[in-house]
Amino acid sequence: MQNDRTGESLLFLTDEQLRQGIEAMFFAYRGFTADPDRILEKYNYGRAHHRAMHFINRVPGTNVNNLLKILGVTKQSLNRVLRTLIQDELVTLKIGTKDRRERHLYLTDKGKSLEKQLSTAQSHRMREAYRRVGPDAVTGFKQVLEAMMDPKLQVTYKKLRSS
Amino acid sequence: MQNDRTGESLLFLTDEQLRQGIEAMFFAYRGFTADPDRILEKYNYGRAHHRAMHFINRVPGTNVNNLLKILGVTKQSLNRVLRTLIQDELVTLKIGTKDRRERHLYLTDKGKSLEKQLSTAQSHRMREAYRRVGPDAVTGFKQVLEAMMDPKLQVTYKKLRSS
DNA sequence: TTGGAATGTCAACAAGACTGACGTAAAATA
DNA sequence: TATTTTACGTCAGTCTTGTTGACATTCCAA
Repeated sequence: MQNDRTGESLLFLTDEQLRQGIEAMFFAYRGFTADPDRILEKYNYGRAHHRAMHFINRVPGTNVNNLLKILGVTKQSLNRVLRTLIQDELVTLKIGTKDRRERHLYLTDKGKSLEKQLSTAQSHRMREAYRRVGPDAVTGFKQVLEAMMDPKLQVTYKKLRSS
Repeated sequence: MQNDRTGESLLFLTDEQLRQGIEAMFFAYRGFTADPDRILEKYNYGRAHHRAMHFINRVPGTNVNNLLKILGVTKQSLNRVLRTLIQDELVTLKIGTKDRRERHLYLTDKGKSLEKQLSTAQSHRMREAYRRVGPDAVTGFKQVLEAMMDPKLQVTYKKLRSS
């Protein structure tokens, strides 16, 4: 019987450890969204708007299909959000030159400004957390998160990293 | 000008690093909820039911107010969920003996069984992630998450740990 | 005995997700 | 050239989960 495969304790794999991880994810995600949520409320937007803006900013000129894959929602759901963002002049569409069926999405200056506000707020909390725990903990944090992703999303995540 | 406070690089605090952390949280949370969601769908329950069952299981006999604090929703919202769980005989109420206004919540055997199913599915993914990255990464993972929580939730989280 | 706390419940509403169906334009292909 | 597929938009309807506000009940404690 081998309880200790490589000489290291496997105590970190107990049910209690796993339950703690689950609860940590739950409570931390609340903190993670709290600051942007407060800003979004002032403008009558929601998390869905934030997510769309984040990734349009991250991948300027993305088409709708690609954004759908990243966000993991239906086109009807995304369309509702995009419609308001375009109406409010935070996002612009450009029809593709190569394939004119495609709509390429960009943030306007106004959109960039709000996105900056949101990401600053969200980053601030994460920066503080990072600073408190140090670089090694941050490395571990990202490794676990990456390992928890669905394989397809892991690919998406890595593509974003290297772009 | 001091870019290197304690001799360690502060490269882990760049905007790019923070953005990666934000996206990792977003994608990982999808994976985190994916497995339970699939099970819940079969029973026509949602994430709200899962969360309630998780913490009732975790703190058997909790009263409604305490559960509200943990979950961070309104009593009306929680009540809707509790009503269906009680109707379906997954949860039982016991009126407090000391303070008879209070309702103490417990999972029934049926409730425990479903909760077990859900937590097993969710733990399985986390266990795999933990196993792949090793104990040091797991420590870092939890440290960052804990540092990202709102102070009050951090207290709640710690209380659950030590109970 | 009265005030306030804990709880439940009704109603109305909104965000944000979903499915299904349909339409249009453009590209790809047979 | 004709047909099919792709990309996108939109209308309609539904569901879950959250919200506020109002009101009733029970009952502890001052």
